[in-house]
Amino acid sequence: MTDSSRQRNTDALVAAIVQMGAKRRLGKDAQIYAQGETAAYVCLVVTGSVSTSRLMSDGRRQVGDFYLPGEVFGLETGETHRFSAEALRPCELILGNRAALNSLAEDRELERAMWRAMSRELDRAQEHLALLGRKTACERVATLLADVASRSDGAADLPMGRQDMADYLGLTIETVSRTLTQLQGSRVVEFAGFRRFRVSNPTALERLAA
Amino acid sequence: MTDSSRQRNTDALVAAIVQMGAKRRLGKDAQIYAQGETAAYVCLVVTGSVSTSRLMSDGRRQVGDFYLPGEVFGLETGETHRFSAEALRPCELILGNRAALNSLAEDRELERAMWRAMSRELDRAQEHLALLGRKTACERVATLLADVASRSDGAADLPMGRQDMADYLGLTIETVSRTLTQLQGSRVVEFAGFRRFRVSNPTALERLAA
DNA sequence: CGATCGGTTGAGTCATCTCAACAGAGGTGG
DNA sequence: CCACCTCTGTTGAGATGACTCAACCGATCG
Repeated sequence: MTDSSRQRNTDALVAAIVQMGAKRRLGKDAQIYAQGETAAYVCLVVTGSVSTSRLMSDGRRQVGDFYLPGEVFGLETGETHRFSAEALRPCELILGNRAALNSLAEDRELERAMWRAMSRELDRAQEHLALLGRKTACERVATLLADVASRSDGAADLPMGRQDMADYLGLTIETVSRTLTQLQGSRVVEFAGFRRFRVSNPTALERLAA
Repeated sequence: MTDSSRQRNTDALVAAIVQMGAKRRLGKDAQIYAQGETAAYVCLVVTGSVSTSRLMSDGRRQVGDFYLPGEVFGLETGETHRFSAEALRPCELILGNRAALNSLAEDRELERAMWRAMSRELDRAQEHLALLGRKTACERVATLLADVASRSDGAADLPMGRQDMADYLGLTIETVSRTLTQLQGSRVVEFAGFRRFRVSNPTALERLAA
C-alpha cells in the first residue's frame, strides 16, 4: 500500500468525479451506503476517512478497507454493494454518479482509470487475504501500522478506533490493544495519545510486518 | 458462489477467449504463471481445475481461489500477477492474449463482460475476507463444502487436496481433516473416498456455513 | 513386498479469545 | 468549578480453539 498503489495522485477517475460529482458532508459514523444496496455512486474522499465493512447475521463484522483523502471507493461491486461504507469521522465526499461515469466511457482515459482503480481494489483485497489467513496478531498489527505510516511522513494518525482496527485485522479489540502496548514496549513505535504515533524503528516494523 | 456468480454460462469474454486463444495442456502441479510475472494471458479452464496462491517469504501460503471448467482466471491484476496459478490436476486451458483482448475493446459487449468478471473476482475475494477474518474452523470447512456442492448436483468432487483446502481456509491440514471427520460424524456430509462426497443434510450445512 | 504419498488420529502446547475490572478523556449539569 | 457519566481504551486471569509434533493407516507404484 504505497502512495502510488493508493492512487492518491489525481488521475482521470478522480478528475471525472470532481467535475461531475456532488459534494456531500457527513457526520461521524454516518452510513454512506449499505450492503446489498444498488451501487449508484463512486465516491472520492476529500476530507475525513471512510471504512467499508460487512456484517454477519450474528453481528460479527469484517472491515474491508480504509480510505483516506484523495482515495476512491464504492467501485467494488457489480450491481450491488457487497460491503457497506461508513464515515470514520466527519467527512467531506464527492459522489460521482455511476451511470453517468459509465456513459462517459467513450473516454478511453477514464475507462483505463476505472480499470486501474478496480485492479487496485483487488490487489489490496488479496494482500488482505494473506494477512487474515496466514499472519500472527503481531504481524497483522505491524502491517497496519506500517501501512498507515507509509501514507504520511513523521508522525502518523490512525484514522480509525481500536474496534475498527480489530475488525479489519480479524482480531479482538483486546488483542489489538495488547499488541500495540507490546510494540511500544519494544521501542518499535511510540504513541502520543491513542491515535497519534511515530515509527521509532522502521526496520523492525518492516520485519515484523512480514 | 452460485452458478451465476461464477459465470459458467458462456458470455462475451469466454467467447472471445475461445475464439482467439491458444489451447494448452498442463500436467498436475504445473505452474501456469508466477506471482510478480507480467500478466500476459487471461485463462479459461476447459477441463481440470486450477488454484491461485500467494507465497510468503517463510513458506506460508495463501490460496486465493479455485477455478473449475467454464471459469476464467488471470484477470485479477493490473500489470503483474499478484498471485501465482497452478494446475490442481491435469488441465486443458485456453490462454487469451491480454493485449489482444484489450485491443478488441471497441466491442462494448466484451468490455462489459470483462468488467463483470473482474467484479466477480472482487466479490469472491471479499466473501473470502469475511471467512478468514471471522469464521471458525468448522464454518470455514462447511462454507467450502457448500460452495463446491453448489457447483454440481448429487455427489460432488473436491477438486483439491487437503493441503490446498487448508491454505485456502487459513487452517492447518490437520484441522481440516479433523473437521471433515466431525462433519461426517454428525451426518451433515458423507464421504466416499477422500474427495467424493454427498451433502446428507443441506439445511445443517447451510446453517454451519454461517 | 517395501517405499512413498496423502490423509487421519492423538496428546500436549500456545496464541488468541472471553469475561471482568479498571483508567483516562471529554462532556454535561448543578 | 466540581461531581458525575459515558465512551474508549487498557490490563488481568482463565478458558479454549486451533496448532505442533508424532505416530499411524491405506492406497498406489515401482
